[in-house]
Amino acid sequence: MLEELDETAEQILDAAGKRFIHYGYGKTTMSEIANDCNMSTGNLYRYFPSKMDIAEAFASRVRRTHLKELTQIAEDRDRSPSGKLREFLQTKLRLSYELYHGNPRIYEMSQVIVIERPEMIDEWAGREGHVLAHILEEGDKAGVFKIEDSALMAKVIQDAAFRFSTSNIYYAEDIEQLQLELDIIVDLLLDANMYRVQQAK
Amino acid sequence: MLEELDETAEQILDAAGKRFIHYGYGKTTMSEIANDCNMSTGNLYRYFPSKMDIAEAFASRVRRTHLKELTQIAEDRDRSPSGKLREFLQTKLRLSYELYHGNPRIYEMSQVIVIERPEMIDEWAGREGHVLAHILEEGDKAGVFKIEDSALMAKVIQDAAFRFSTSNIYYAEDIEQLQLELDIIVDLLLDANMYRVQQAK
DNA sequence: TAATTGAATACTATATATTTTATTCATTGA
DNA sequence: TCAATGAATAAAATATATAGTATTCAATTA
Repeated sequence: MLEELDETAEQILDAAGKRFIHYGYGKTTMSEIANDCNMSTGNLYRYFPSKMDIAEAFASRVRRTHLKELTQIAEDRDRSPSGKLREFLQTKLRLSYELYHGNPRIYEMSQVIVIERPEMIDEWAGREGHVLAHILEEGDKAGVFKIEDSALMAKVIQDAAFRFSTSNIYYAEDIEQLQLELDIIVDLLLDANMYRVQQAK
Repeated sequence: MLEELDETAEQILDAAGKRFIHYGYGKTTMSEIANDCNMSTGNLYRYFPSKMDIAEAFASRVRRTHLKELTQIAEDRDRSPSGKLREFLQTKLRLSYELYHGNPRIYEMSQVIVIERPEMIDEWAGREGHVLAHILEEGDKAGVFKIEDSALMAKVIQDAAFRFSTSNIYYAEDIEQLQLELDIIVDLLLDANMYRVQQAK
């Protein structure tokens, strides 16, 4: 899912994506997608094994742009490791909120993918964990973090922020309250770290 | 949901509960429940307004026993506030695991209740938060915790442990790994607190 | 020979008919 | 008068028929 796609495949994804967003996965037909691309239904299958794979590729594309933004935060030279950690988690919250809020079609699609392609969700969570681990390692090297196992700690931080990345909260709750609560969790993580840095001396 | 029930109502709950566990909510009929109690279907409605209310009362009963166990931990004179916090969260994980693991019927029922009676879930989470807040306040008074707003901090701790109380993880994952990760989160919470106690001096 | 088509097939979803089950309530028994 | 019944009704679930859609593949095109 990280490799480059054919130009035709990109065209199919663009057309399919528009319809998924407007009408939802279920209400989008393969012949509609084919028409939008001025090709036959059969030809779609030269580029994607199934309709579900088009949806998966579309979702992957969205998560790829999210991962890029999160990676930029991790690589930002003007930010401290602590600032990166907070910005990473808050940005992930904001991106998810913007994606789902007031978008029942996207939400529906997300539910389908969670059922049909759970490995894909895990893969992207793993990649995000990898970026998070990088932030932690950088902080550890700089002496501002004290972390034994950065991969494990990244996973635990993802656990602690899990409530803020599960799509079903983005309807009911308003984002300000969520941001507030997430900030308090980050405060706790950073204070725990401060204590560990002290103890290590 | 905290008040005492009629003896007949208890009998109905017992009979219904057995069938819910064995065959699930959907596959249990009102006339089966009535038969088990040697009464007519109509009479069930003298004690519960609907079948869903029987399910809700049954679920409430389960959560009441859980809350009792959690409250005992909070009131244990032989445990430190830190020990109580860890035991509270680990016990909640264990109780949920024992309830759901290998019990597809209970899981199914839980899903139905989440949809039909979301307020009931919130109410019990609120009550558990209340017990958690008590632990935090006790620690604060004893000087081992430094907490501004115990209700808010209880809510944030529940957020951070959210991943471990959402029922859908109890199938896939094994409990040892979950306990391990939860323990690390508790370590973080306690270390954050240690730092705050120090700073307050 | 690789790319593409579109009709044929297999599968899914929707609409309809049928059956089962939840709920009500006039009646009965204690 | 209160507790309970069980047949009558309303609602939901299931089975069946129908229509729509995903997928395949032999034929066609570039």
